[in-house]
Amino acid sequence: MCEKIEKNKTNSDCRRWISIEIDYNISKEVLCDQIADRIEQMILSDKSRVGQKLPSEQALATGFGVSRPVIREALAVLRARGLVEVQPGGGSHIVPPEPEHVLDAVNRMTRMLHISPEEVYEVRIWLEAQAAHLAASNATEEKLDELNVINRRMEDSKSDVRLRSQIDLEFHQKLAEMSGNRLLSIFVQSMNGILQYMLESTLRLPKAHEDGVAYHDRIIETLRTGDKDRSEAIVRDHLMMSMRNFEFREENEEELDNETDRKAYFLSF
Amino acid sequence: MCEKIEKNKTNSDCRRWISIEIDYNISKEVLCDQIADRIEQMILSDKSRVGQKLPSEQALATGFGVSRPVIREALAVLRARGLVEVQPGGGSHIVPPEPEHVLDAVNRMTRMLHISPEEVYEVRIWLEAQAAHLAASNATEEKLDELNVINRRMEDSKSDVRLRSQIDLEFHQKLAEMSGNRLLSIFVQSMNGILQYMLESTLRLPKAHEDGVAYHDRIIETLRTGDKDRSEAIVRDHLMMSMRNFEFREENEEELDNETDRKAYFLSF
DNA sequence: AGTTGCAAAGCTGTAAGACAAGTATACAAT
DNA sequence: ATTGTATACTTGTCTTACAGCTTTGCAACT
Repeated sequence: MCEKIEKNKTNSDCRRWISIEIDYNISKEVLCDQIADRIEQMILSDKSRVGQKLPSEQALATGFGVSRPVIREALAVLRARGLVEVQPGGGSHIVPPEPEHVLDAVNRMTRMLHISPEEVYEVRIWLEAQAAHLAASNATEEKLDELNVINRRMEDSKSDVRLRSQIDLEFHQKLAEMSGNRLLSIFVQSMNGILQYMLESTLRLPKAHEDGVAYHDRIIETLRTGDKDRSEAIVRDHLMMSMRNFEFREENEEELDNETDRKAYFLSF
Repeated sequence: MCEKIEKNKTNSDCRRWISIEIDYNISKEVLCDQIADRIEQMILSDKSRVGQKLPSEQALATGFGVSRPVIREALAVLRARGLVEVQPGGGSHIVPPEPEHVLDAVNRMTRMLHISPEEVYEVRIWLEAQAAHLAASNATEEKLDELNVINRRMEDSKSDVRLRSQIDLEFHQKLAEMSGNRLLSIFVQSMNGILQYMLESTLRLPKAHEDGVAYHDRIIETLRTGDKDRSEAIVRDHLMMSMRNFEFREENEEELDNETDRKAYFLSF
């Protein structure tokens, strides 16, 4: 049984009469992951631009010296990472980065760890408060007008609940972008997306809507003064109040995936 | 040329004499993505637990009514999403969520968008300030002792620069965990990971080390008092000073990927 | 000349078969 | 009860094949 040695570990006790340290790290990963990593490095190292076309699967296969299925798996990985897009018959192209992929990764994490909406809201509040703090510095009249336009649209959309909350998100997203920090903006977008998913069926109270519009106006007003701390504080207040308007339910996704289960009944795991 | 219609878009101008809205969304995705999504839903819907084994590729293929390569691509996608792990000859298993996958997604985003270390640092500062604010509330003596132990280890590691900054990260990570917010903790971890990558070759000044240890002591002390605002403020100060100790270089990854390029010279894209 | 139409080539999506290497399991021998 | 082995199973990879889609190029036509 000494033949079977745990890879990436030193075989200390077994076969001590021959003390050869063998480096088993050669090609530890499967081929498709190695190739995916190589292509990713190439894409991320700024040597290849968005929109550029990759060689065909056959060309990649012969180039890397592997079979086409391996290349296809590598492309599937790269697609999952949001780096390339494959169109049937047309080839693979490098695509611009989509914040949605960060959202997806965080969303998976929150669902696997059973992170509560409160926890997500907590992070959101701080992120948007920071965004407001930064936005107070570089808020132009033009940007403030855009915020105002969004809020007026929200004011007018009393009837459609779905549209209303969508415009609400739009307002907060615009505010995040005004921070000038793209990473922060992506995080805010992710938090909002996850919360939207979590609180899908939990609707706001009607009164919360009017409060929201009023709060937004006060936010715009405060941003216009350029007072960072007050801008931060008022956004924090707004979101904390908004959070309280949700009645968080614990039994979240009980009956959501029934259809999926029925389709895949054969999966006995 | 009106035959070519952008999918998922309204073909308004072209062919206006026939105004038919066709839903091209029928089976828009390729099979492997559909299957990957179905399995992911099953994993995320809390019906299957970590460690559980998936059916063999052959069983999945016959179950879904597709060929084995399709299943393999679906598994490659799920592996890329960090949901399953495949061991040769052993089958596929559901794995616990790793924060590293969020880090990877954010890292890709920052590199594609050329987000600067300053921007990342800006977000980090706020996130850790929030963590300190929250940690001040639920800081137990035990946790504070753990922080102290880490800081003493950092104090003793003056010689090894790499070890020192690693312990530094450990301190901040522990602090983030003390916030009680797992999502926040993951974000802090991601920010630190990305910065570690970005500032890999940029070493701190020697004086920064002593300042760091002293600051950490003050952080522990302030947390012990339970004063949220002061804890938040001091962490913010600490990190802002820490940020200034880095001399951000713009020509980041110029000569890093030369080897990769040479290996893949045949890629003419 | 410019445009239209068509055919061929190229590419991706999917299927099926095959084999090597590794793992798990059952069974036999000690 | 433990150990060793043989068998079945599973994954990694390769090969071949074909259907459907896209691009390209050429030819015919206005």
